[in-house]
Amino acid sequence: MPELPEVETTRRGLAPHLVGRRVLRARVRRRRLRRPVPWALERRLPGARIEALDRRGKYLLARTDRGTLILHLGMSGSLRLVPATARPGPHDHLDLVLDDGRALRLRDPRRFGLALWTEGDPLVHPLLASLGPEPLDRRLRPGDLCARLAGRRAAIRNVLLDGRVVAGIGNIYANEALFLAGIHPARPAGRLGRDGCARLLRALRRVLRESLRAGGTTLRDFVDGSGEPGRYRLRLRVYGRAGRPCPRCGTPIRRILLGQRSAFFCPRCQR
DNA sequence: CCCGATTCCTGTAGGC
DNA sequence: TGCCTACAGGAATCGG
Repeated sequence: MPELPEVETTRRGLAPHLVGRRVLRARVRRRRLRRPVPWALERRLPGARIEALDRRGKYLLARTDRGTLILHLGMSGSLRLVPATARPGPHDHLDLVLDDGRALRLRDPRRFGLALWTEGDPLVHPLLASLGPEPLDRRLRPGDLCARLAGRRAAIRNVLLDGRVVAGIGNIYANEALFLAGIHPARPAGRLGRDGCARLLRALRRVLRESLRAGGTTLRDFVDGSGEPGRYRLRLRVYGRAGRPCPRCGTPIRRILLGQRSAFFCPRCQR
């Protein structure tokens, strides 16, 4: 699933190839993604020069001299550079044909992804404006995380999935970080204590960095800009491992449902 | 504001 | 072998 490490892996792989390129044409094959792909995107992108590829949470921002293309990979999306003549598959919904004979291609079988266009500051776009801090930002202090969790009674695993609290965390890294921090996924978010917040922030940063180093996690669909899957799946400690031994103490990993979504944890190591 | 349930979508796994 | 169902999940939205 494209969470922060997968989106950042995509960004790092693509940026050197995209920045400085001009878009010759935008081809939308399927308009109905999570939201309709706006017509302005096809009208305004041709002729635009890509100046930067940024990331905010799980969003990619292709900044051009005319406006910004906002992309989100949903749960099955991937972005690749392909020869402009390469035949598209059934789930290749969007191509940006570039001036170097290649095309940036968005593939998204489940169509939870997004391609939007804005000519203002993308960071104030309604989808991005309320995003919480970047977990890898050094300016984020344990006390800041604590303050954001204060008073919240929902399960910490659920609260970590809320991008307004911290940006970019999905189910895989929420579970992995809680394991490393020794925190039970159902613990009320506001009851972690200062020490718990600090351990959680440290654990989040550790799993995100580990995954980044491995090129992200591929469960099924994710590939980076050159088509390579991520290698972090092999290193997952609890996610998707119900019944298998805890890597620390050997107790079988448990799976529970927390708000209709699986949570994985070690009943002995996580309290 | 906070929280939980629901919704979108399709490929895959598992049961029979 | 083939059909059917359950499940996976990001995040907006809605109702309480």
